[in-house]
Amino acid sequence: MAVRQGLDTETVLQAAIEIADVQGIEQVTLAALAAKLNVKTPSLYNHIKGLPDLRRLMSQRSLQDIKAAMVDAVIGKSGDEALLAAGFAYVNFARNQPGLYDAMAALPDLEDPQVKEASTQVVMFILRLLASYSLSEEDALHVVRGFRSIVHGFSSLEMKNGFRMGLERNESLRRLLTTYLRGLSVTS
Amino acid sequence: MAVRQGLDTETVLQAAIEIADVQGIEQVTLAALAAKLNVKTPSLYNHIKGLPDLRRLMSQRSLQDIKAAMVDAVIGKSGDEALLAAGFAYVNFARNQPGLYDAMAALPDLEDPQVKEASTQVVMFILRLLASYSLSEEDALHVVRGFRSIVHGFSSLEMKNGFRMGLERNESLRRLLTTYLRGLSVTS
DNA sequence: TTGACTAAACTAATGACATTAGTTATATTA
DNA sequence: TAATATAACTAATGTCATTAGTTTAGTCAA
Repeated sequence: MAVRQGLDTETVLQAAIEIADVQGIEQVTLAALAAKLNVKTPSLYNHIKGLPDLRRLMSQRSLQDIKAAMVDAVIGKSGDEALLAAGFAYVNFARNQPGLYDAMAALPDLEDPQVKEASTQVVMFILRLLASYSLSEEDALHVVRGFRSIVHGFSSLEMKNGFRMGLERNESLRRLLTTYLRGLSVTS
Repeated sequence: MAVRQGLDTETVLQAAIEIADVQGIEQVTLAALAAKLNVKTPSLYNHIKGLPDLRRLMSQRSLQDIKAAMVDAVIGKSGDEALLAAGFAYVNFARNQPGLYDAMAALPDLEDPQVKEASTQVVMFILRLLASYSLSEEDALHVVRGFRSIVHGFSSLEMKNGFRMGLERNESLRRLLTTYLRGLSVTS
């Protein structure tokens, strides 16, 4: 025993994400994580500072991956088409990695500098999608808040079984996003 | 010692809500709750089945209170004005009772019949607000999903310090809701 | 090759917490 | 006033996170 498992922070993080996605975020305990990695719980402290630190790492990774998914989705697209694609990419990320997404959403506060930075990256990405709309800086920031509220709210409700009617979910999302975009295009 | 405290389920629930709103949902432990009520932890089991049961009760109450707040907000209003008022009432509820709101949002699943019923009440309320729009049943259900996504997403992000730019938040919400409603009103 | 060092694993211990079983004591009510 | 129901209790167990201190496996320089 006491065989070196060759762990590092990234491996621990990956295992935590896997537990979160398969069993749910509340099952991400150091005990479960250690068992999965064939190690005793205290050994994890060589790679992470503790459970709060692990959750912080998960939040940060979640934001980075969501941004990457959106960046990929908008390749070759612009305007409404790009925003629609980004919105779907966001929601599909939450669908594919519910535990990791939850880790981001469940973070009590976004005080940590690195998490804050990852969050800022998401905001700046959306701002760039809005560049072609010729909005004032203030207007654009309100729209970013709107867009994020929409995709996060939809993801969150869908994930928690909040949509119980037998209604096509992608159609709901498509309508939500296009309705909002249509509202933006009308010079009230 | 062993003085009767006159506890009942409602009193326990109220105390839990108070802890949640003041200290955060993660501080709602049976230990903290018992201390607040001048009782030992096991005594709580005379009134609630356990921690999961308490959380279920909190979710249910949260949904009921949100609906009540929206019902109150739309008195004497109809159409867009009513939806806007209901949206603000929803978000203001989350602002005033962040812990209770979190209890609802943090519930892993909405399987419980009573929670489900409370959730259905919210959906049916919004459907009634949409009655004057002459939408098909299917269209109306998509709009309900949209509306809920918007207000929940906004509440959730705001609560988690997700909006960090120095931008008026009520203005963001007002624009989000009115933009969506404007999009609805345009016969694409 | 060996010796020293670094770091990754370990054991042991503590403290917070939820939960259950079984007991005591206080109201209520017949 | 006696009997019953029940709200509180104590005691015990098990899970978990965390810290301190120890052992041991790789690494690297002499």
